[in-house]
Amino acid sequence: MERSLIKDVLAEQRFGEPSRVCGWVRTKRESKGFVFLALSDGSSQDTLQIIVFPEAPAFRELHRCNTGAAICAKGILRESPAKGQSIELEATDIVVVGEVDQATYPLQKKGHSLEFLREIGHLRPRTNTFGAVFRLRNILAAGVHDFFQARGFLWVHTPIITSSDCEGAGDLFTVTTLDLRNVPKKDSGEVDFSGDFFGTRAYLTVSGQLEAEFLALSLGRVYTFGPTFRAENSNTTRHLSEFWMIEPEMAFADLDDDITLAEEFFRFLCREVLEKGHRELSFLESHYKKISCDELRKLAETPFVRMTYTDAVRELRAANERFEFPVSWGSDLQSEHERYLTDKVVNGPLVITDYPKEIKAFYMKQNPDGKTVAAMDVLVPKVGEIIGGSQREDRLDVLAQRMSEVGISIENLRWYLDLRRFGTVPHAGFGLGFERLVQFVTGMANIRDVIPCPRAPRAIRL
RNA sequence: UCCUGGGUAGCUCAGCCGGCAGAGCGGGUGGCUGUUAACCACUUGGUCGGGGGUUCGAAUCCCUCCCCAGGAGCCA
Repeated sequence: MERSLIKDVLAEQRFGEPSRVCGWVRTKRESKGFVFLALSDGSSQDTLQIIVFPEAPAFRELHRCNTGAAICAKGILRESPAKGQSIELEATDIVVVGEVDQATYPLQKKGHSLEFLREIGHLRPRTNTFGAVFRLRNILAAGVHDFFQARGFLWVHTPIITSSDCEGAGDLFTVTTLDLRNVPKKDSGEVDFSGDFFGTRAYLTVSGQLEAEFLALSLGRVYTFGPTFRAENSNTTRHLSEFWMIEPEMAFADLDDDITLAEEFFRFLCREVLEKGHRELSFLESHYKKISCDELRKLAETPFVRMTYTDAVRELRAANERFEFPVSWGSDLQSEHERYLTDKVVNGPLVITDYPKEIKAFYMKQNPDGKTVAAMDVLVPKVGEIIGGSQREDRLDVLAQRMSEVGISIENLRWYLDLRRFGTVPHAGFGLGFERLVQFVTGMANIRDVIPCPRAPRAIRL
């Protein structure tokens, strides 16, 4: 008999029909006259209840059907007479596929702390919580593609290994095949990469934006969705060394178009997750109380509040609030400032625009005032910055001038300047940290709990 | 990297102004005619993070290293 997914069995409610399901036992509850199993196969948040009576051949296998065991159960679907579920499988036959030694199996029926589950990353997807998180992550990932594909954006694949080290001054991972026991050095004492695999120093990418720009300036509308890497020694609940980023880039677009895109994108994903991940959201809401479906529904409907950096500074200086760090025009907003604005002033997502050029990247378009750039950050309550974007500087002379001001080699980025030399066009885009989005939607407090194998300083166990 | 709090049974934690290593949960065994992270009874379980020091005696006090969590910086 063909195997059914528990998701379908629960949805279709085919009482009286035969069925065969396979999965892992969550709990076993034994009485004298019958035994209940709760079975999960990962296809849904809900388990399927299996009942076994002593007369059934399956009964003889029950001593091996402990928490965590992999089994296939065959029987007839019945209407459940008790509260808690409407359908259950009355099993006639059970095949134990993989047994579990109860004494050493780390997952028990009772809940575990997220910290403990982080130590057993290969088993934590079997829990309610991580099953919910990873199913929601999938809904969001699929939603990203649905959103952009429906709007004529091309998914482009920018490189993971790159020679470009100039996007911000962030720390990069070096990729090398040099013999680490005998590293060649120049006379100056610096490492000589000329004999390395690529003949020059190579890195793991920190962003696909620069490459996405040349693709947008030929294909029109593109987006990247792939892994990026930061070697920063950040130990926080919001940072990973390896994370997935989404970076759309649009030709013939300005900052306003960029913000509109970001807003529609974010709200679309809220709707997707409400529609397709309702059971998962409800579970997380009831167990962690960090996110609510009502909240997401509201977000899916209300427009973002827009505020210039200058206005934000004015708002913060007028605030009747003691900040640890002073607020002054020209310095970047601190976490506490952002949190005050999102949680107390607007109580929802906020877009801050037109930052001072000194605190933003060299490629952002300078505004007519000569002091600010056409940049935008989307801040959401609890998580903070989730999207950072800008209109790009499309004037050759202004861009070249800015690059020399901040000390970026024009020689290495000749190709990037070519885009302004040959058929330049106003264009804009943004970057969204996928894990922060998953974090926001699931309400998980630590970003390490929304990716299967989190990478962070001194953390690469699994 | 900095600040703060932690590390004791498989898990969650109590014990910490020095004096016999504890509880709940889990695991095991038995019971129970519709259970829902079932329930009841009995039972099992320890390198007190590692190393060093003080002391008659250290889970407890001191030094040091490692690890974990939260906050900060950096950012997405």
